[in-house]
Amino acid sequence: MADGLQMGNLSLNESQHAPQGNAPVGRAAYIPPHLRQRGPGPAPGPSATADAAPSGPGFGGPRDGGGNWANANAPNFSPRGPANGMPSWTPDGKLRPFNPNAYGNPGSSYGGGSSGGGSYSGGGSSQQARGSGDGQWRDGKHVPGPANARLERELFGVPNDPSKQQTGINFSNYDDIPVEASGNDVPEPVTQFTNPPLDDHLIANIKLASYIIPTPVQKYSVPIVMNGRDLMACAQTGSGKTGGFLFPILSQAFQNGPSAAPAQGGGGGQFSYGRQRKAYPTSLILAPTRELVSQIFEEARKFAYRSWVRPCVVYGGADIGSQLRQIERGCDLLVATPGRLVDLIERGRISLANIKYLVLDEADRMLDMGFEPQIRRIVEGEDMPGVDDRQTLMFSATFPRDIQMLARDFLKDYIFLSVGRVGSTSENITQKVEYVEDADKRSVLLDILHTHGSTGLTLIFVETKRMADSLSDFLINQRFPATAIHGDRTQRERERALELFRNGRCPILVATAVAARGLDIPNVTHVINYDLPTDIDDYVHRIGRTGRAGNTGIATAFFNRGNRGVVRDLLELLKEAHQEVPAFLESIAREGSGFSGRGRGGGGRGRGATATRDVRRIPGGMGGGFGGAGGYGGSGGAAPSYGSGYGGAAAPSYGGGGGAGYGGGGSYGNPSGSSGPSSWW
DNA sequence: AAAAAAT
Repeated sequence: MADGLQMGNLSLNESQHAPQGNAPVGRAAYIPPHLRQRGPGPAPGPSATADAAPSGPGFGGPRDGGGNWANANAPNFSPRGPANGMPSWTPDGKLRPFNPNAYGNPGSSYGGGSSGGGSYSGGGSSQQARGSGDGQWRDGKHVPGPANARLERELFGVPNDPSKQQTGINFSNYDDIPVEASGNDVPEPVTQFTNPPLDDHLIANIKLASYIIPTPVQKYSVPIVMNGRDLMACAQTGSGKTGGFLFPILSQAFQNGPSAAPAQGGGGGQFSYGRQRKAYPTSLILAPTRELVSQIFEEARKFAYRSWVRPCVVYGGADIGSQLRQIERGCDLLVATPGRLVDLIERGRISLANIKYLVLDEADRMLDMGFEPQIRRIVEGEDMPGVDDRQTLMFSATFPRDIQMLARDFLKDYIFLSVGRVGSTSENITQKVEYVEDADKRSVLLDILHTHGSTGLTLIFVETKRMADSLSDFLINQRFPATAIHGDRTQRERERALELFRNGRCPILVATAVAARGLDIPNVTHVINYDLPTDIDDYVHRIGRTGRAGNTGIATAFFNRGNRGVVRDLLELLKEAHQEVPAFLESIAREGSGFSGRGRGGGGRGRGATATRDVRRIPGGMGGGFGGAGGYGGSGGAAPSYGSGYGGAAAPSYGGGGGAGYGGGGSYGNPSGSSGPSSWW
């Protein structure tokens, strides 16, 4: 049994010296978790300097030299930074109204924890409130920090506050989601958040977050991780996978305490307080985008509330200085985008030598975005413990070839979990598909907008930035209160557009894919896919902007022959969700055309459509090699344009090698592949 | 085609 990888009962090294002596006055010193309960003596913590955090709006202002933690975790996404007193654009794409207590100001969770009514005064009591973990590990026991009503409200919201409610997850919909686990000795799924196996403190935090029942991913992942196993999970965003890895990891961390001093960290091998200021996180979570790492971090803050575990987040585009200071003050669980993490490693500020848990979230997206070199460097090229000395969890919506290779390299004897799609089964959303030629789209849209009236917000998705502009201009000319959001608009414009949309002054928002994911806007009653996406998963994400948190919504799609690439997936989805299926869809699907758009094979399921197989079971292959680039179907332009192995069920096994593996079951209808779907869009 | 990612 691979069991030795939990945060083992590593005995604390009581002889560790407290950092105080070496800490330069007024500078942050890294304080290892097991020493954090100590009084800071000369106050190495932020309390030494943090201070004078202004009581008014000030987080966007110039940084004072001290330990004011303003902004540490709430980086400005606007290049210029929000003006004081203005709402700000948060990393996860939300518009956060200005709230003087939200960020680094005193008393907030990020606050250096000293002045201004914060309950953490400097001096003797060494409490430092950051992240959310302000508990301690003392004498081999977890000593949770004091309750903090304000922080609780910030993290969990006020009870019955709809804006914080269950983040749009309708739990009743989870019951139908199929989960399939395979591998050696799959542990029995749990059915509840109970002790055992989960830690009481974690359960308390889960309760605070109003999570009642584990989602299907969590039911499986909790025992899998807690049994020390590696995991490869195919699950979509929104399936509860963040909890799926955070719960077991934090639970074990709470029970087992921090690791001993870093095994062989750089430099002296031990903490070099004050001088080296290097952090040795025990858990590392990698995710592709800022918005994702921020979301994960926010979840981590919730579940680490009052615990000894300090969550941190780092990503590009934000001030690195504040991230450095944040890390210095304790970093047990690090959520990061790959590029920034590599940067910090290069700067010698983070060591991975102590990693016990490695999570790769949205692995397929990370590869799509070209992160493979950084990821490999982080996992294989630095001081990260080897595959046998850590526990590794990979999450990916799909399981194409390159992900299989990562799994082979990063995981050991893993359990493969395949989780059905959430959302497609949501009956809160009524999905309509209308046949509309491109030339008719505008007038049909006007019809809809006229009849649909002014109730709620309407989100219109288009495929290009230009279209977003022209369509919103058109609507405005037609006297509709519309605005647009896309990647060519400045952050400020995007922020503005979103604000106008949210507050209902512009209840019509024309958007590109920028708004498809990660945006949580209440009261969207209608999503119109003016242009259908080519990827059915994008469709699912888009319509998921409505019908959230138990509300109902309508999703209308304009379909014409230009969209036949998604017709099969769309058809399948509609049926799956028990929606009305218009006849033209069936017939266009039957028209077939040798090229189905996704090269899915007979019984196979396409990319995002649930069952991605545990390829280890698929026999065959010429053993060994991956076939290299040439083995990729060898089909000229075709393969690259697909990214990777959409083979669905035909997913080539590791050894599949050559071209046969790749399109094997795919219905390219064009085995030569030379022409491929190059004119796909 | 759009989006995102270290500087």
